[in-house]
Amino acid sequence: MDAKIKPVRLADVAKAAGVSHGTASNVFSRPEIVREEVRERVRAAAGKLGYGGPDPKGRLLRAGKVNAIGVATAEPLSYFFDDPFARVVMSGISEACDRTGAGIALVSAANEEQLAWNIRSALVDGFIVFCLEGGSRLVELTRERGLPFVALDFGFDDERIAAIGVDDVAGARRAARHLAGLGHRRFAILSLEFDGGGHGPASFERASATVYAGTRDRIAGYLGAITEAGADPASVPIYETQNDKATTHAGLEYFFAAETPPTAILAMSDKVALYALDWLAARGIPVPGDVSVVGFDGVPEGETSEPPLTTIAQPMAEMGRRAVEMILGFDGTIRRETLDVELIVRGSTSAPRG
Amino acid sequence: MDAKIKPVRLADVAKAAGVSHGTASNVFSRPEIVREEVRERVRAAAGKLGYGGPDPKGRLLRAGKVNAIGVATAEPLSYFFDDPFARVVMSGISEACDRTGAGIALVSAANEEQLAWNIRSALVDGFIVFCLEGGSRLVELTRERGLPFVALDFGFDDERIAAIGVDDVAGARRAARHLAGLGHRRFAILSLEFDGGGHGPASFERASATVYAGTRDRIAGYLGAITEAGADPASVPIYETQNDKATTHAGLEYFFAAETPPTAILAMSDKVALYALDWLAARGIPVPGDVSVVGFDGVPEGETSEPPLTTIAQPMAEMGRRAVEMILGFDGTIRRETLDVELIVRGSTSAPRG
DNA sequence: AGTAGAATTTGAACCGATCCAAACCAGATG
DNA sequence: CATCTGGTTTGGATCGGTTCAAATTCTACT
Repeated sequence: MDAKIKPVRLADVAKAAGVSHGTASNVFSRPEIVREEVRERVRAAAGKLGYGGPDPKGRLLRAGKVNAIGVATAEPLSYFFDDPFARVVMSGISEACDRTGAGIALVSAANEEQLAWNIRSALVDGFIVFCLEGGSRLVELTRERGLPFVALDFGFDDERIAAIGVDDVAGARRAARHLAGLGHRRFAILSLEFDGGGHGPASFERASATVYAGTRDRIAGYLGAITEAGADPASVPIYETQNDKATTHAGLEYFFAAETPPTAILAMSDKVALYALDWLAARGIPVPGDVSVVGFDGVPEGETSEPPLTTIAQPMAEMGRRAVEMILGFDGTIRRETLDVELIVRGSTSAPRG
Repeated sequence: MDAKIKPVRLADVAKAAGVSHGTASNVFSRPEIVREEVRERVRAAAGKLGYGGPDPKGRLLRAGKVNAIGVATAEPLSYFFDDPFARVVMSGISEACDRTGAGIALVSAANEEQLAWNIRSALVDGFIVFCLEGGSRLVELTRERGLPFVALDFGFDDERIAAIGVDDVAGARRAARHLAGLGHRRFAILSLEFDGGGHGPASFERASATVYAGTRDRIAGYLGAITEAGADPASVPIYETQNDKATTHAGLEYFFAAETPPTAILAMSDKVALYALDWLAARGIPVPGDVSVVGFDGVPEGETSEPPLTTIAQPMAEMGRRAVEMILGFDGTIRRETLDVELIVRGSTSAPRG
């Protein structure tokens, strides 16, 4: 009963049963074409040798298809289970995979080198890439692999990259218009990263020169609507966060240290918006009484926050579903799908005081 | 630029570069042993042909190791992202995988047949099996595969199956003792499934004859402590739920239709406990004023529920981590690890009124 | 120049299956 | 008895790489 090496191959079973490996193979993959007597003999031999069926490693090479799609990110693997946005998208991906019988392979790594190796050696038929922030390297690696792949969220303008996302400009504009419509004129923007790694207050010029397309477009949308409303876009404070608690709180410290703090906060993700809500609550600043907050994404946590978060909802699950369909039904043409966002008004926004 | 067939193999590159495939292979896997001039030549040829590096499908066969661990469940794939218990365990698994550079392959399927196929053809080095309810078939399939595997949660008594779980008897006992210690004497149990597919009120005898080891042990623990406290275990109403909202609510309807409804509810999962909290709130029954509720698992949602949930916390992330270590460090011996649970007292329990 | 020793390169074997054309075999038909 | 037919079985080719012993080419030194 000790741990032995036990390389039982199909060929061993065939020999033991006294048939050719071709026949042995058929017993497992197309049993109906093998004469019953022989079939049983082979099965018996397999049983005796402890053969657990054809090793997929072998089949794979011949079949070509792995029947699994890879989902890649530059974040740690736990991102898929911890991040609310990722989770909802993954739900959509799961659903589509379940429907088609495909498996999901999660690909990530602690460091850049490992990531490269993992992407290169992942056994998948295609990739869905979460290229939220700083995904350029990731997209590069994935494309090198030569398999069909789709980027979620338009991190890039590159038309040669298939992608599924939303119209960030329109979404952001809708958020800002909602606030402007309520009467707000003093805005502040909690931005996502401009180009990777940075954080801190940003000038109007710096913000306008953002590299990441998603961030850039949202800023453009916000400022566009603000201009429409007659406010001066150049006077809107912008703070670059890293989509985490620390930098979000730092951003709020920055905003509220000003003489005339904002009455309306435009957060580029619900995560940031929720951290903002925490900070405001801790400071005793009433929301939406003194300050209105609107997020971006539409994660479930926004429904139950205190107050519930007004936000621009992306069809996250739908994005996941479409991505899978795009990979599985890849026909050689790269497409970029833009889905609609929706303004969901909840309790975190109202007319400004006075 | 149209979609062409493009099977560029290493051999093609080798030929184009005028070297043997052995050398071509080395250029990619051990570049340092190839003379620079040759290396560049091969790389150039690869570039020209659009070769994206060695196909892992080929390497795999020789290498043997896939460098990924499979996580299997009989639920739909979205279970991994939606279920709070699963998510925390997956976080632990992710962490351990990140540390060792392994990938994660999620395996599941809509129907039994697909599941069997998927388990049999998953490209993994080992399996972690979520065999919560009705996992016997799943465990059977997995074992047939002949790879190392670990069951999470002792769904079975079978000593030949490696498993990681908690002492359900002790955990349940601790929950019931906590309530008894507060003075409760009228208990009710919201149970998980007894043997698969069933739900509804259950007699003492039926409940004691539960097939699923986890459920059985928790019932034993609850009733043991209840007996200790001097209450009659045979008079404790037990309702078998399917760990979902509908059956949980049905169970509560059942309990509260009785002349003397319980003052203490023992829920076998936090999920059920949280559904119970919802139901009680909707009925205007104060918790913990009129009724105390204690859950089992320790999911994050229990911290923020209204009221926060008293529960028996399992070290979920730790279970995930250990499972990965067990697979990766498999030495041929099967082990069953029992981890400690912890009673976390929060706001959903207090002394009974009067 | 001659040669041992190091550095490279080659080519065949192998990994574990599936696939398929050809061979085989038994019974039916002419 | 030869031929045809349909169901089975066989064995070689193939999938796309890695590996390693042997062959070849370089280097350095006497």
